[in-house]
Amino acid sequence: MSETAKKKLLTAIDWQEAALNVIAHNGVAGVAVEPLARELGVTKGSFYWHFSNRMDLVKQALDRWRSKDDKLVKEKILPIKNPQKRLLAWFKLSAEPFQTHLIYSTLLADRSHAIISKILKEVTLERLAYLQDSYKEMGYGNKQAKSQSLLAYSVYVGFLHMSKTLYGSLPDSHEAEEYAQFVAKQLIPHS
Amino acid sequence: MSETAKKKLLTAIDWQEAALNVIAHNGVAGVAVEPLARELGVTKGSFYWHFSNRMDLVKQALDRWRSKDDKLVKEKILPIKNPQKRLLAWFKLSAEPFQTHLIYSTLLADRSHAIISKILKEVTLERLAYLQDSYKEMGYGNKQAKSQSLLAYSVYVGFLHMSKTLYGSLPDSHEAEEYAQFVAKQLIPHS
DNA sequence: ACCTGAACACCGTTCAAGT
DNA sequence: ACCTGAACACCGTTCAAGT
Repeated sequence: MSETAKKKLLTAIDWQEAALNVIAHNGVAGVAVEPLARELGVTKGSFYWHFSNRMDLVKQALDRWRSKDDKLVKEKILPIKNPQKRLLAWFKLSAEPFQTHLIYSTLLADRSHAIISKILKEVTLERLAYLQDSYKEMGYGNKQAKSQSLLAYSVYVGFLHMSKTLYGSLPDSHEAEEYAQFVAKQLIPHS
Repeated sequence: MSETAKKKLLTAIDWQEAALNVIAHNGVAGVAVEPLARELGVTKGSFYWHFSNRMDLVKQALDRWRSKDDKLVKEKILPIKNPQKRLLAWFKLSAEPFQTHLIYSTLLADRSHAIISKILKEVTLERLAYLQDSYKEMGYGNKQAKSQSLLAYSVYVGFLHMSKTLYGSLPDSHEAEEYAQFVAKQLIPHS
């Protein structure tokens, strides 16, 4: 009994969109067949006419998200001729609070419970604090040290995420050393 | 019936360590009371003598992880006097394949199923490709364009992650604009 | 073509009872 | 002090039967 008609039968897309809303706000872990069925006004048995199982729905929903996201970039970013301007436009777009970023963002961290969010926040703040201190000691002002430490920590987070995402594991010690040297050149003056 | 004694009673720490192992390899979503109890050779009823519920175990396990991680930084990083060297040491440490980074890494993305990992990987590769193209068009060589695009994408991932972690939401359009300008100055030459 | 309703498995949680 | 065993709730999945 939601906003749309109450007699209409459901399509796979109706389930996908409902799932995307849940994912955007509560992550993939929040997608549950029985509650979704209740919300859509059907029994959970009918779910299995449209999908073979729960992860099948998640997959189709995320595929839908992906093609929408691709379309956005293809229309708004890639047509920009000048590469500097194109990159800048991408950073701007990526910072906008669109649903597509909300969804990606829930894939980027386990926030399945407030306890986890709390720990993530506390750990992040602690680490930012000592990074910021280091930049201050190098002569940066308060505000600049804060921006720099956020940037440095972003690189760290992105590095961990991409190691696992692209290679399935963290790099070995040798690669770690090379990586650290590269990053240092970009983010630590006179090093 | 695992490696240690089979007659010994369990402590909360035994459960926490078992949970940390699961988290390091399968994420928080993988922590399940009944399978853990089986692994430790007790019934799930006994779990509730040590913990009030499943999330209580997760919390205690992550608290334990946190204090171990703190100790590592306090002993190995903070004593370094020179701030440039201290930052470099931090980047090196953070790239090493220690359990502490494995755990943090599982908190940094939802990989509760291979389907999700696959999508994360594909999306990441696509996006890296067009970032890399932009840097190439600006005159970077193949290898350098790749490093730069990885760095830029890391910043993006870190930005999304930290917006949610620190503020609970993505920034509004005005802040997004300011952020993009700051990042551009760092990551896009002549912009 | 799409949905219901009943069934079963598995995990989270409770609790009285055991040692 | 720590554990067992039985019970119940809730969600995932199956399937015969309905419209």
